[in-house]
Amino acid sequence: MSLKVYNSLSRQKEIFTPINAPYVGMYVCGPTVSGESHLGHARPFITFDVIYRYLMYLGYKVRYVRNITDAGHFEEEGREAEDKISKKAVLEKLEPMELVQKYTNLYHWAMSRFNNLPPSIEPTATGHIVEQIEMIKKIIADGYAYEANGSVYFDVDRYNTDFSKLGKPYGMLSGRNLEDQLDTTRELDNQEEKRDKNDFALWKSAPPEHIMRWNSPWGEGFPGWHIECSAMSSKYLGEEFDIHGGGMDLQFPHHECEIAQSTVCNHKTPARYWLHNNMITIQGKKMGKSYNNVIKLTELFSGDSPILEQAYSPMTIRFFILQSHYRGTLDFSNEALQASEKALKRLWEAYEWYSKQSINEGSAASDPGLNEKVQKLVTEFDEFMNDDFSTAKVLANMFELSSVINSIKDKHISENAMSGQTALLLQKQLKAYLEDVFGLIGERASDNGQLDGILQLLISIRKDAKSKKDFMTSDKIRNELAALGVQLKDEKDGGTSYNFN
RNA sequence: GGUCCUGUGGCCGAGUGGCUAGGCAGAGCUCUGCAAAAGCUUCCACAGCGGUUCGAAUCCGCUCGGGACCUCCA
Repeated sequence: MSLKVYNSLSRQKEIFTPINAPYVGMYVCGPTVSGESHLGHARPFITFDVIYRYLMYLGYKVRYVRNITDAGHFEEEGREAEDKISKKAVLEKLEPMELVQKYTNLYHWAMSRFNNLPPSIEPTATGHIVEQIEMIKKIIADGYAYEANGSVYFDVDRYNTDFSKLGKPYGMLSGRNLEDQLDTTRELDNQEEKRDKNDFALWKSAPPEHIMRWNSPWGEGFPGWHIECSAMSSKYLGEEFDIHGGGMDLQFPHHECEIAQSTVCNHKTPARYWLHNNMITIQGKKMGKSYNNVIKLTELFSGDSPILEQAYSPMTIRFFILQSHYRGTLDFSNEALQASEKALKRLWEAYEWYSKQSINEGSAASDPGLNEKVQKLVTEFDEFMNDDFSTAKVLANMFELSSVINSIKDKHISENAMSGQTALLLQKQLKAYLEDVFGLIGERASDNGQLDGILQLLISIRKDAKSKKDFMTSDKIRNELAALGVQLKDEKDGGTSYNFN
């Protein structure tokens, strides 16, 4: 069974066929590092990380390119005013690259806490000014852009007229007609320079106060937002590559503009499959700066926000996101995240216990019915993922499997119920999926021999007390450890295990 | 105004016309010195009204509600 992905371009699920198997090129729009990432940003990066991981699980050799937008308007809130006052003091001035560095570091930190694999290439817009200028020159030469007062604009109308004839009208990705666009009287910079309201900037002339600026054939300025992705994707993935991903809110105009720019330059639609993740909402509304309802990742991890009842770990958030399908909206609430936290814990404990069991490979199944059920549940992992990455369904199967595992642990089900082969398959696939594909990791305190020794000592003291029916002492140990966040559990086999909360 | 998406039980969420989603929460039972955890059982559902069909949460229409994009936006 082959992988099917929902292609925004065709609005349907299509069989995924790489241009150059086993190689796959994937480009995902990264962050603008002018501020802190919030929960909404986590979704695409986790979603496409899982897609990246799954493609590798399928055996593809993937080049994953995710950019960092570090050019454009760079101002930090609250710092702009000071800047104007202390223009002469270099160190007190707003230094854009300082902001870029700060938020890039923070972003990388968050990505690693989520256990997202680093992309193969993470190019920056400022590192590719030359490529962007070359591309703009080419678009002008072909007659699809014009200069006005040191800025360059893309001629959308001309593009649309010419390329509609080739079946590639402007708006083909987001499914809209130019005529239908809302006729706005919006306050945008230098709007009057444009020949048409739909035209977008390829290069912007920098006003004197704009600090980020580069030389260009059209004077000092900075690149428009859309051109960087076209320049960097074609540089690293070629004129035509396999997958282009990003948030749904980027579909228009960002991706539409990318298509137009690249099509003019390379005469090809840049990507074959366009994948878009949906938004994270909060009380039904999109989480976004303009709605004033964002929860920053640092707040989420620390619990330091009036919206949050507690802190949520990176893995809880990752799991929360995997429990829904990436193309649907996902509603944030404390209740929902708390549910995810508990669910993940239950699943992970079953997984960890089972992964330590030694299995007799040659043993036969004493309960063929159960054996078959387990096999089906495990085999379906691939089927569900092949159906446009249905992570939620895989997790549902895993919960059914963890019930089976827990029953084996509690000896309600014989350990020989399934065959050795099935048991090994289960072990293998749980690991492959939970760790390699879903990218989940155990969050318990790192292995610490001293700590473990101390806890084992307490456990043995408690055991002695229990055997003397000194429940005062045994309960004291258990309760006070619980207050410290260490939970003791008396297991069926007479031993005691511990867990960090 | 245009283009779309969406409405599933207390909450979050899968659902390809016929077969249990799953998780969390609630109730009961088992296990336990007591817990915790786990297991078993159980309660609660497809916005409303029509239509198509032997059969619809799933297709069509209407009504009502929610949301996204058209502007920087993951």
